[in-house]
Amino acid sequence: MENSRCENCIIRQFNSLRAMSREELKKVSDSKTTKKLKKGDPLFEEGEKLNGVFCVRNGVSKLSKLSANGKDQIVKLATKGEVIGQRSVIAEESANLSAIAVSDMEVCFIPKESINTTLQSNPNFTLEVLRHMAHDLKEADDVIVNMSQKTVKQRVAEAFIYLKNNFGLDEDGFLALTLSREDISNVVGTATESAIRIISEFKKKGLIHTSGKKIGIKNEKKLQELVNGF
Amino acid sequence: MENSRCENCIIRQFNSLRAMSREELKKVSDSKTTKKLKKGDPLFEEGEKLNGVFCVRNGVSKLSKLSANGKDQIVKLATKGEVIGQRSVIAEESANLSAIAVSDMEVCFIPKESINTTLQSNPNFTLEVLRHMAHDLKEADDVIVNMSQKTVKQRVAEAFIYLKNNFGLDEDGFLALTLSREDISNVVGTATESAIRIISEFKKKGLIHTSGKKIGIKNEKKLQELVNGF
DNA sequence: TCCAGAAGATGACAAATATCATAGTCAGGG
DNA sequence: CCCTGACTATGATATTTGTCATCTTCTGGA
Repeated sequence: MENSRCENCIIRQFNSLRAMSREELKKVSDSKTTKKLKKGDPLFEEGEKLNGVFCVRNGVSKLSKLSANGKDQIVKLATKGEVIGQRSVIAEESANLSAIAVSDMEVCFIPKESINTTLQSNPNFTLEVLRHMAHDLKEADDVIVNMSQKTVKQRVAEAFIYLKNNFGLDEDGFLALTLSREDISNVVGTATESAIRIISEFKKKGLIHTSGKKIGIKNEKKLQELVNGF
Repeated sequence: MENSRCENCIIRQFNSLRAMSREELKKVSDSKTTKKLKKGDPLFEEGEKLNGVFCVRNGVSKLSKLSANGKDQIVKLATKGEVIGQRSVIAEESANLSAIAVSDMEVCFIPKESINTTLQSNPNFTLEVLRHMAHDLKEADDVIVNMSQKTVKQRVAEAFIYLKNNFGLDEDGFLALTLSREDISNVVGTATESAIRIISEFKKKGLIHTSGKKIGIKNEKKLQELVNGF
């Protein structure tokens, strides 16, 4: 399968692996394993020690953390081209988040040895990973501010816009990534009933429309105004 | 002033600068400038382009972001030994946070050139910075979960424990870092009045005691139980 | 030392959000 | 094809949190 060689993998263009040399890439390719996951399957669970990272070829995974009250908080949705588990491997800590597939996925598992040796010898690669993490950190800061300063309604509206911008639309114009109402509430950080109620309200106001679990944005402008506080 | 040479600075032991070589450190030392700030002085403001990073020798700075509704959200408190502004310099973006002194401070300003050249040539340094950022990212994830899943009361209680663990106590047993009620509410992500009310409640329940702005923890165990949800 | 403005405190009330209950709807396996 | 369990939806209600108003208490200069 020539297509399964990292050297030829297009996904690589989107993540830090592009800073690897030809030889480094060859090593990674030789040591990696490919894995298929079904919706709902875990890549790893919170607290688990990771022996490597996952490079997403297809599908989407939610990264979430269980809170004391038994609810999951989704911290990030990772999709094609993203590398999952970097943070834990780099910090040499067990995973602080669980990763679960929210759609069928295809991922490559890269053993940490390949990563670590490259980190120690290729400053370009390390710098590239660092830049990615700097970006993630900024996003995390933004999420903190949103969580504490925006209303649930604003956060739901923002989530829909985020889903559109990051995962796009399907052929019928619905958000391509379909999340359960519970997952939506876990992204937004609210009770499932509250999220459902707000979805109903948005429907009534003509901001969105739905078909089963699928959600379509009808009036993005108004949705965005809502996010900004009218 | 031999004491102002980075090579001899003890602070360095606590941050990524320890991974620099003797020569790199010399360059940093030659290009750095020392700055004294009074409580309330800004190191930089959100949106500003940073020409370097700040290494904290003394005092504490709050890193905060202004939200749409006009409230600041404090994302992090940085103290002795921490480096501020790394993220922006590395990502080559303008600052996403404002940094303001919450106590009198002494900081060293290190121009970004010294940082960038070392990042490109010394993998150990880059890796060290990366590890720090991985740690910050984990902390940010935890904050997100706390913000969305814990009550204001729990977050206030947690803030006091955090302040004790990270900044210690003064000679009288009060929290060594004294924040205004407004700053406390901005850390916790709530209205100032709500924070004040909860402080009053904690006082009545004998969990804490106060003297002016100073806060002393009386019953850490109960405070911790409260954080964990009884 | 005194005064003005800021910060702290508290009540009354409004708004946002969670919780509990219940019913309808959907999707997949026998 | 139908049944069952999970998901969605909505009402009623309780709880939490924010807002506005008012008062008090500090605190740092003139």
